[in-house]
Amino acid sequence: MIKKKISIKDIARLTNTSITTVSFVLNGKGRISKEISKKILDVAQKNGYEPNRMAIGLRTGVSKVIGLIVETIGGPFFGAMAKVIEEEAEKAGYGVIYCSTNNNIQKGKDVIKMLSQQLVDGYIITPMKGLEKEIQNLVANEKPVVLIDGYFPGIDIPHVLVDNYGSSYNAIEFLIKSGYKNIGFVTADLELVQLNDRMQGYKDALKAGGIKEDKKKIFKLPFDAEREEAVNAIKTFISQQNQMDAIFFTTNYLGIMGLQSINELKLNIPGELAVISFDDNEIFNLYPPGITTVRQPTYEIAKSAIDMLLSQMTAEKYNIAKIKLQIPATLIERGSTTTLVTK
Amino acid sequence: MIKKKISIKDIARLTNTSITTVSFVLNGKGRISKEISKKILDVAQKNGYEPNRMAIGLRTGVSKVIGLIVETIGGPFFGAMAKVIEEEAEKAGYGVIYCSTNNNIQKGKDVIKMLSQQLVDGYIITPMKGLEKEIQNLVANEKPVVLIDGYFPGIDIPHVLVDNYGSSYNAIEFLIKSGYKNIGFVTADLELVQLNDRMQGYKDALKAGGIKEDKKKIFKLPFDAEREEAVNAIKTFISQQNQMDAIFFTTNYLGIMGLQSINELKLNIPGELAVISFDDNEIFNLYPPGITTVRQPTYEIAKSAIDMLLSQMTAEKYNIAKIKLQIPATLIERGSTTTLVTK
DNA sequence: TTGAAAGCGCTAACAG
DNA sequence: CTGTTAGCGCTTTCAA
Repeated sequence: MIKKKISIKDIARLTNTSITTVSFVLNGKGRISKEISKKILDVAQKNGYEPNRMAIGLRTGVSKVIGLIVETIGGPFFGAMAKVIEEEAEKAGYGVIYCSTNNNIQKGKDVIKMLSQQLVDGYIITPMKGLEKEIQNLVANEKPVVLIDGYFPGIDIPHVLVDNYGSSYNAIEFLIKSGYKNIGFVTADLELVQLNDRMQGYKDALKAGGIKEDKKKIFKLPFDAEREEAVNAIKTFISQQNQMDAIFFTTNYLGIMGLQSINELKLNIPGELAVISFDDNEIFNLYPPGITTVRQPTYEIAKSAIDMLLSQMTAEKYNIAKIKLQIPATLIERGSTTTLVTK
Repeated sequence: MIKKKISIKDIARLTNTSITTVSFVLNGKGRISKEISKKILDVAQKNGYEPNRMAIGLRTGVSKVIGLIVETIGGPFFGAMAKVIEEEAEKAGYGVIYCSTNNNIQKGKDVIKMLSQQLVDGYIITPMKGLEKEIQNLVANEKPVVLIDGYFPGIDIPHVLVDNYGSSYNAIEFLIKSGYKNIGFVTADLELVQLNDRMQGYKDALKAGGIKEDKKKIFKLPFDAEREEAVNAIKTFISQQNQMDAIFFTTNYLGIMGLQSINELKLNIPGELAVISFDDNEIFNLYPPGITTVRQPTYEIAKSAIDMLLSQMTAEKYNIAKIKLQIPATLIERGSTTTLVTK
């Protein structure tokens, strides 16, 4: 039962009409008589007609597809986003295709190139340093773009992300209020605004709390470190501190490796070391005694991003209202940061 | 600096040649003189020429894109797969686009429909009951398809997945050899061959170990249960057993909720209850005392799947050599299943 | 070695 | 209300 794909022309032939008529009926344009309409619809239905997106795309210049370029496919953060973006896009008649950059600039460029070959109408992109030019090109070509999870300082492209500065600030402030005074900071050695903002929040919160910043308490893990290597590096970092009583991890990923490090060092949480990690995760909920986290508003971010994109795509005029959208995070308090009574 | 997309025709005009010539040069077909070639290449380069995939697709009937339809985007299992599939596909000149079904039949149908509208040349699909017809249709239309993570019993479509039966059998056998005798089994209430195969492995291993199967030790969690509801159900199940000494979870997802249940019941692992879960996961490595798991060979599965697909796509003739590929899993032994000396 | 021209499936102005 | 027709950008046959 090989159903050769049937075309609009075939339907026209089968129904003794013209392709225009068929096209109109199928698209509900022009006014075609009831009976002819019905005949055409019947034949189309019976033969399982499906429009050829390529042809439509070529003709109209729109593909009705949105490209979602993320750092890693997989991973709960983008997984959750993907779901809501997909749903919203579908409501508006758009499909979504994903591509991942794996934090590799070249891969990022390749992916943008591939998608820009008329495959997608709009983009949601996790930006990374090195892609500025490509992304600006997209915008210059009047392609709708929304950045998520990051942005390019000084470049006006619509973006939506968590309030990295504020939520880090709050997390550190919370630690200080709970009685912790020697707070370590572990981040990745990547040039990402998100991470810089988180660091600034940390520094400012310390200052506001009257604590002197100590460079030795800040550790930047090389991005390309192997798992084991990374864990060892974190262990070394922790061991070198003499009286660190709390530690803040700037990402999910780092937090998990941090837990392993702390575990291997046999340090008690929070007795010997309090812990907070950015990005909530199942593991932080489960791992005893529960790890306090900064939970990103994934739903809101995704929803805002797709909304901004869709409005860009449908608006007749350029009307980029909110260029910057920073959404606050929630601090999820768990057992890893109990208030210090000894003090 | 709006660069209007330049076409092959523009290049022809700019170089005083014909579109044929340009096309030939750009594709390295026909023999065009060195100088004209150079001129064309230069102009194309300078103007940032990019072929229009839609046009090529329309003309040639191939899109050079592979569709990957999975249950959930996000989640470590598919995340890892996606990465290797992407890499291999790229080597062969294919792009990859993802779509998720979220275990929803209608969504699955919609996604297949969307992709089948000439958007992709081949499919890698996580099958689910209810999609048999759509997928058979694809095959009937001579579209290359490879199923992963599952298959349709009785329907001959190439597929590759872990040896669900064998690896469950081994896991249970391992428990028995370690001295456990009352082994519970928690699975999801979904009609998936994977799960059925895992259950059969459990039953057969019990029988082989001389242990009588006990229906009351098998629990099927309703698929649509909310998180909390699910945890409670598992807690109830565990509490009702009088002397269960080990428990096997058939998925990652269940295993994690199982841990939470066990945690809330304050049962000691493995002292009061040994634990094994299907699908390895970071959390199982970290959660004390380490949870023994059946690790799926994600790399091999993904690699085989994309290889099978690519060979289907490039082969002149239908030459589906290995229709069924079942790859063994690895049992990762951790602290949750120490050998019982008391006994 | 190069060019003219047909046509992939579809939309949409323009005619009737 | 319905049909004719001209492309969208590209590949490819055939002819020059």
